Amino acid sequence: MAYWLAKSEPNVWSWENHVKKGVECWHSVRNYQASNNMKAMKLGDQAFFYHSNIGREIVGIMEVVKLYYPDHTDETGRFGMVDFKAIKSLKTPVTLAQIKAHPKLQNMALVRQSRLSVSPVTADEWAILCKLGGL
DNA sequence: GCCAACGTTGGC
DNA sequence: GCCAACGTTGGC
Repeated sequence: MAYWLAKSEPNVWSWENHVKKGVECWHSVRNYQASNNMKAMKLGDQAFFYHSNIGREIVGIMEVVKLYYPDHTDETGRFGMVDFKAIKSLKTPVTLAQIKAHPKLQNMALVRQSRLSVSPVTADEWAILCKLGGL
């Protein structure tokens, strides 16, 4: 199983929204690298939900429940999306500041490529982040 | 196919 | 609100 991280601005779509809805499509990604990362996702893969801009912290864990398919909001037909199911909230959110301060998390795309909205997470990074999140 | 201009993301 | 980083567009 692979691990990922997906960003959303909470004033547009928050973790609270996602928990309430249960399953939601991750639409409106307009970046090939991010879109390709979603294309590589498999059913059962897990992803962190990160609040960008406001909050700047990892708040929850989701699971891929539908494989990559065309994004209906993309008129050009170039980009796709997956469906994520909300699984659980972190007991304590893990902030970007904590991640930047942790020596083993420096290689995360979140740190090195701040504009990438969907990025891979290694198993080691996943374990560290879960622990920091109180899970 | 290069590159300047421009637009967007997201941290600060 | 500013700006750095970076992706995209379009003229040549």
